[in-house]
Amino acid sequence: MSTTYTIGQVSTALNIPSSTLRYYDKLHFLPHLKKSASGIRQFDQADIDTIRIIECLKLAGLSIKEIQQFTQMLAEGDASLAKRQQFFHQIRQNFIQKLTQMQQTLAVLDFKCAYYDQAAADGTEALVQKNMSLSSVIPDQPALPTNSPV
Amino acid sequence: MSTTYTIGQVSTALNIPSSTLRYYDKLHFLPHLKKSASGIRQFDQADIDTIRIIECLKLAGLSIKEIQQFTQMLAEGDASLAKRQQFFHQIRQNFIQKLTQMQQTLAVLDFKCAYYDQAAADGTEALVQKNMSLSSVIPDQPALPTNSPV
DNA sequence: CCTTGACTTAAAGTTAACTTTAAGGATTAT
DNA sequence: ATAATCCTTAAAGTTAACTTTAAGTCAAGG
Repeated sequence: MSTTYTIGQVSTALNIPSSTLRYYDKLHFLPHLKKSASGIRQFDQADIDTIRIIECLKLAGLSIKEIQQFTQMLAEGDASLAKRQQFFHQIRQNFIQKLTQMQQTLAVLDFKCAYYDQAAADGTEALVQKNMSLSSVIPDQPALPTNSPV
Repeated sequence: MSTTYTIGQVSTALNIPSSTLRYYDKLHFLPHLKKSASGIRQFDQADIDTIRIIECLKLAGLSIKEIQQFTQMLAEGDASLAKRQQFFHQIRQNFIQKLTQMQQTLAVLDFKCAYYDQAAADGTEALVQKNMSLSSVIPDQPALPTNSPV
């Protein structure tokens, strides 16, 4: 019989509202979660670990439905090991793509910081507009039609 | 008189729905956007550049309201240069924090991939549960009360 | 004994960021 | 010239992920 915790304790410890934990339970995010005779949820360490992985999956950009796919696999036990392996490799691939895109975004922010550092020093945007080009940082936009349409 | 583009051309070129471009206009994201006598929007290169920066700010996690703050500064011209400088430095700081957190998340995903690679090879999760610990990758959880509350 | 506070449920409400609809005017293709 | 395709507006609808509300149970403290 391992130690268990009430929803309030878990809420405080992980800094997640109780309402959210109940919502997760309703979505079957915690397939092993037990309840007392009077209906009180009893979280054990495995449940808490699952919640922490769910937080991680959310940070990785997964939707509720995608997380449900995962927790359903959890409920299937060892039979779903290969599926879970594939699942995480896929998530990781997508996540690395997202990280790469964010590096690009950081480059733009770096550029804009340098741009406004110079503009503020100049007291005007006019000079810097001539001399600093965003296209040095991001790929040029897809071609627009060259005719004036209006 | 520089070349201008219709909303449809911009929509196609930047792969943003026309409805979204109109929505942005309604929110005053494009302070310099002109309209023809008959009310047709005429996007010029500066407007397009602004849209691309807005896309970047969205990727950086800014809300519509925060983007509105920025476009309002744009409308103020050189008078807002110092504000815009601060704005971008702040955005950049927050963004770097987010990137750092994502590196952490990647570490968890790496762990989970290795975990399930081994589990799938073993054919069971039992072994790997004993031998691989997530806490090697993420800081231990904040302490939970040690008494069993139920 | 009765109040306080944590817990329960189902269901309605919230927020952000679009997206669609309805009703109609202007431009382009055949 | 006339149908198709763009454009306009204001307003209502959508979706995700919670969050709040209403109504009620239950155990412990003064």
